[in-house]
This record gives sequence, C-alpha cells and structure tokens, in this order.
Amino acid sequence: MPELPEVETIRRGLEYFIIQKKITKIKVLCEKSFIGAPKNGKIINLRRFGKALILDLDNGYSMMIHLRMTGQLIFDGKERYAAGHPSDNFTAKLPNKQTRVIIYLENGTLYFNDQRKFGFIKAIKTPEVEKDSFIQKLAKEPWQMTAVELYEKFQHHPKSPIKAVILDQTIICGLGNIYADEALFAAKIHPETLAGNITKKQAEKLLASACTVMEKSIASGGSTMATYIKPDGTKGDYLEKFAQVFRREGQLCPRCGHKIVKIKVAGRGTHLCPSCQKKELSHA
DNA sequence: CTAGGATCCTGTCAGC
DNA sequence: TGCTGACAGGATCCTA
Repeated sequence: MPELPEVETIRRGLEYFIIQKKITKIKVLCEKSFIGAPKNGKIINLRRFGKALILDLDNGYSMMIHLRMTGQLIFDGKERYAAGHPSDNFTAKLPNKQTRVIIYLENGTLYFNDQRKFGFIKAIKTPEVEKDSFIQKLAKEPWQMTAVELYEKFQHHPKSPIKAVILDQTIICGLGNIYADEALFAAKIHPETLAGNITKKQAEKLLASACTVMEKSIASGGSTMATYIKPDGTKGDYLEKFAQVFRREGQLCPRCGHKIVKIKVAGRGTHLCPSCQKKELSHA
C-alpha cells in the first residue's frame, strides 16, 4: 500500500527517532518476514529507493525494508510514531497478532507489522544494497525523468494499458494504485488507453501530474498518517481530504460534476471520471 | 521480448 | 448467524 510519498514520510519521521540509536536485539516473530540474519548495530542512515527503505548500520550491514501492501513501521518510545498501511495498529497495544519483527533500540521499540506478510526486512551487507535486483531495476523517480524518456519507455509496451505501465517500477518509480489513478485523472487520461497511443504531450502532462500529486502528498505527510480530526470532531483520513477520484466511485467529479466510476484495469481497482478521462478520442 | 493472469497471505465486507 | 466470494495503496512468477 504505501507508495513513494508514504515511504518518504516514514523515512523523514523515523529518522528523528532512530538515527544514531543502537539496536540491542531483533526478534523475528514470522520467519517469512525477515530474510537473512538479523544484526545488531548502530543505525547511521535511513535511505529510500522508490518504495523501499534502507536502514544502514555502523557495522557494514544494512536492512532493506519493503512494506508492500500492508506493512507498517511503528516506533514506540517516549512518543509513538506510526506510518504505513493505515489501521488500528497505529494506536493499538503492541506487539499484536500482526507484528512480524520487533527491533529493540536503546530508546524504544520499532515494530514491523504486516497483515498480509507480503512485506519483508532483509539484512544484507551495505555495498550489496545497490546490487539488489529490485533496487537495480528501479526506474527514475518522476522528478528525475524527462517526458521524452517516459514517452520512449511507453513505446516498449504499446499494447498495455497506461495504468499498468505507470505502476511498473522499472518504468517510472514511486506510483502505486492511488497515485496512478490520481495522476491519470489530473492528466485527463483514461487508464485503459494503450501506452502506445499516448502522445508526447500527454506523457508530459502525466509526468507533471505524477510529480504534483506525490509532492502534495509528501508535503502533507503522506496519505497514511493515522487520521486527522475533522472540524466536526469526527475522524477523517487522507483520502477524503486529498484524493480526487480514488475510492470515490459514485461521487461527483470535482472538475466536471460527472459521476466517478470504478473499473478494473491490470487487475487493480481503478477510479476515473469517464467524462474528463475519455478513452481514445482525446486531443490530436 | 511483451502481455496477462495467478500467486503470496490475512482480514473485512457484501450478499445470500 | 454462517458461509462464500470479492477485494485489498505491491511485486514476482508463470504461461502463451
């Protein structure tokens, strides 16, 4: 679930609590969730590659963390800092049934929770991080990429729907299901448009939109910040505050007032405004 | 090589 | 109430 903005939010938030802190012990509660041998050591750096987080230790080892769909990192010390897949775990007593790994630090405890066990922590030597196959295959983030580069990549997947293509981290890095839908909406492109039919102009708009939607999210702390309290005192979340189309099927398009629909593209739930995001017959 | 679908796993929710 | 199937903010593996 966590996409680039959420992982960046976690990185920035966690940094404050765990940099220069020693790991005293690591407890693996689910074998599948930890690859390699746990290493203690002092945390000297927190890096991010796409949706992957890298925790560097002072002993030559690193831990690569990927949250996949339902992973969460919750630091519990004097204060609690929780981010990742939004759920009650953010405020629950830990460890609980979904806790997979516990990292004990000198100043608190870092819980890796993951309902579906798709995520993992992997211990590797620091120089091996950039040789990791996932990291190595990652494309540039939208801010580093030019529209021409992106357009040319589209030509390698001419028959795939554009949504499937922008979800591919080896083509453009950082978007997930939310921001793919939001970026396509902002660029007024139908998610089923074949990548080979995307014009240079559309590629440009799409790239700019990807930057904008993710920047806005990072600036506001990512979509997975626990919750916020609405003026009426009830709880709300990022999606109802910032998402234009994601999980808004049945509601009215904020741009044209047409009803937002949900379809399936590339096996994923996909939200769009059929009026703003016309299939083929867009511009020239 | 690309494209599409199945798969990993747990939990929740809609519909009968 | 209990069951069943669909679905879920990701990525990889398998097949055609």
